[in-house]
Formats: sequence, structure tokens, C-alpha cells
Amino acid sequence: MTARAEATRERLLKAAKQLVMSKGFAGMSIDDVLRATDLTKGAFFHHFKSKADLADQLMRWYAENDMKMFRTLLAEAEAAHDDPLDQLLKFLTDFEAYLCDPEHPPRGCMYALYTYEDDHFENAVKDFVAETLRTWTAMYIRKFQEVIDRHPPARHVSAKQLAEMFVAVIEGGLILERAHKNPGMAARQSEQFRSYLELLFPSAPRERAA
Amino acid sequence: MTARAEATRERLLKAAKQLVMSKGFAGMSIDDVLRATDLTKGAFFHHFKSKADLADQLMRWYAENDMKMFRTLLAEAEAAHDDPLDQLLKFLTDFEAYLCDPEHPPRGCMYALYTYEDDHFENAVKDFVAETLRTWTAMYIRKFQEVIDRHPPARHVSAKQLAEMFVAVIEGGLILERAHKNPGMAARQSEQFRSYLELLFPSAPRERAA
DNA sequence: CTCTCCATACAGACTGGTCTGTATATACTT
DNA sequence: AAGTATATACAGACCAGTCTGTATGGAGAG
Repeated sequence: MTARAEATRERLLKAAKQLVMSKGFAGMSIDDVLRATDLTKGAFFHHFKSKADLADQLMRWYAENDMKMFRTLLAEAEAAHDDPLDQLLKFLTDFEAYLCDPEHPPRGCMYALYTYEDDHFENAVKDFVAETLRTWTAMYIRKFQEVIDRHPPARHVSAKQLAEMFVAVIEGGLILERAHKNPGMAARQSEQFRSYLELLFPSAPRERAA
Repeated sequence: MTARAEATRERLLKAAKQLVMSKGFAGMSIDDVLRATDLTKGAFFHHFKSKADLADQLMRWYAENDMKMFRTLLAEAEAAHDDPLDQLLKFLTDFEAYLCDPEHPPRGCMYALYTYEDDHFENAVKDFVAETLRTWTAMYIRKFQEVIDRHPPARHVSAKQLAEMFVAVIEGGLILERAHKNPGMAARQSEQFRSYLELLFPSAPRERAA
């Protein structure tokens, strides 16, 4: 694949992402994507062998970018602090900043979207979404476990519960954000979640207050 | 509208609800609904003047049933306890039971679904969804305010924040539930939220422990 | 009580248009 | 020249919505 072809593929994927986020996958037609990119059927079917294939590739592409971003945020947080709780709280605040950044306006989560259109996707795609969410969650579980090991929680709680709650809170926040056309609601949910963590782990070091 | 006609209308709405929940609105065709109900175009267009009209009526019908359920749960909780926190906790546990009830299998929330298909709906419908969510949230805000007034929270928090967090947690839980095909994840989120509440309001009466 | 008449409720063929996907031609690159 | 990348034209399925027609139930007249 030449550089030009790769660029075309990206253009198609980017446009598809935007459209999917606002109309859903079934609601988006291939022609919509072509209109948005000023390309034609030939280009599309050269890169994707069907609309279902687009669904698949789009999700993989999205997940890859998404995951990269999260890993970066986490790595930065780990570099900045020693204590896992400090790391986590920095990660959360950085993530909140990202959520509020007007640079990234297609607010919403494509996993959630695919999940709500279920029947239209092949099992491979659905499994991939589930798998990705699992990986995502696992990342948080590891970190929460470190926190729990270091700081006795004020109330019995498992790393898995906390990890899942964080994912849920963000997904839910994004829905509220969309429904109310009120950017920032997802970030507020993350804040609220931090509040919960601070109650759970009162013995944490004060370094992060600085 | 005769009783028979009303029954037909309900049949159409029920089938549409099921289908929408599994394929999304754009992904569902009118013919899908007709196949599911063994009715015909004539019947459909007698009751709905267009597919958009179905979207509208379906949402209103759904919201009505939904709201009725929540109001009932809340009323029961208020009848069972004097303390607002006890009422709230009972409401949450009852709601968790409902979420786990295999009788109600179309897991998911239609507000979330509509939200993620945005562009396909008229403003009237979108506004209605936002309005309904607002009403829903307002119900919780009132109750949380009573709790805060009675029990000093361990950490500053507003009733609105808590209400929105609950809605977010449930919406997010439903997404996880769908993605992982794991019923019960939404209920577990509600549990986790209760855990937060119990940390927030440690001075609560012990009545609820009984 | 019963016959007539009409509104309501539904059936199902049909239309115009949109959708995905294919076939083929053309341009670019090396 | 050869393979890759994109354009264009088109086939055929499907979809929302329309139109004409039919069954049914109830109100009013006799």
C-alpha cells in the first residue's frame, strides 16, 4: 500500500467515524462517506470489501488509536508519580482535560454505539469490542490493585469493581453529554469518581495535593 | 380508537421496541416490524403517519412506561422508610432486583440508543429525550437533597452531582452488560454506587441495616 | 330488533428512490 | 509495461410511503 493509498484509507475511516458517531452505523450510507471525502465507489471498494468490512476495520482503527491514547496518559502518570494512587488521580485529571478538549469534538464512544446496534455486526466485530473493553478494563484493574495493596480502602472493594465502575461512569457520562448537548458532563462524572476514590483511600499520601 | 385498534398499536410498538433495541432505529425497517407482528403496511400507516412518527410515539410510550416504573419504586421506598437515605437505598436495591429480573430481557436504555443515533431524529424527539432525562434526574435530585439536608456528607457534594452520577452509572452499566452479554453488570454498578453513598453518609441511621 | 350506512381498521400491490455491491475503464507510479 | 489506485456506470435488492380496496363494528332509522 502506497503512502497515497494509506492517506485515502485514513480519509475514508475518519469521515466514517464522524458520520457513524452522529447517525449510527446503519444510518450511515457508503455514499455519505464518499460525499464527505469527495471520493467514489471505486476508492471505497478498493479499500473495503464491503460495508461490514468497514465496520470491522473502523472499529479496529478506532480501538487502536483509543488504546494508544490511554496507554500514553497512563505512562505519563506513572512517570510523574511513585504512588499508584497519585498516578491514578493524575491519569483521571488528564483524562478529564482530554474529555473537555474542544479539539476532539466527536463526543461519544464507538464501543457503546456498536453495542447499541448489535444485530448489524458480525460476531467477530462484537467479540472484538468485548475483547477491547476487557483489555481496557484490565489496564485499570492492575492499577487499582496496586492502589488497594498500598492503601487499605475504607470499605471492602475489589479492583475489578472499581475498574468497571470507571468505565461505566465514563460511558454514562458520554451519553448524558450527548443527550443534553452539554460537553463536560463526562468529565464531571470522572471528577465525581475521583471523589469516591478519595473517600475510599483516605490514607493516601499528600503528595498529590501539591 | 377502539380496543382492538389500541391492541394493534401496542403490538406494533412492542415489536418495534424489541427490534430497535437490537438493531437500532435506522437499522430496523418497517417491514421488520410487520414481519414480527404479522401485520401489513396498511395497519402500520394507519397508526403511524411515517417512520419518524413511529420514532416519536415509540419514545413517548417507552418513557411513559419507564417513568411509571420509577415512580412506583420510589413511592414504595418512601412508604417503607422515614429517613430519606433509607428510602433511597431501598429504591436502589429494588431497582437492582428489577435490573436482574429475567422477565425484562430487552436490556438497554432507549434514551441512550436514540442519543447515539442523533441525526436521524427530529428535534422534537431529541428534545423530548433530553427533557425526560431531566425529569428523571430531577426526581433523584430532590431525594438526594433531602438526604444531604439530613445527613452531613463526609465530603462536599451536590444533589445534582449525585443524581447525574447515578444516571451515568446505570447507563454505563447497561452498555457493559450488552457488550459483554453479561446481565447483572448494570445492577452491580448500582451496588457500587450505594457503596459510595454509604461512605458519603456515614452518620446515617442504622435502621437500614436491619 | 334489524337493516342500512358509514367510519374505522386493516390488507396488500405498487412506486420512486436509495442502498450495497459489481464491472469496467482510466490514471498514476515505479 | 505492469501493478496499484481511483473513477464511472450500472445491476439488483430493499425501503419508506401511497393507493385502492376490503372487512368489521356500531349508530341511527324504521
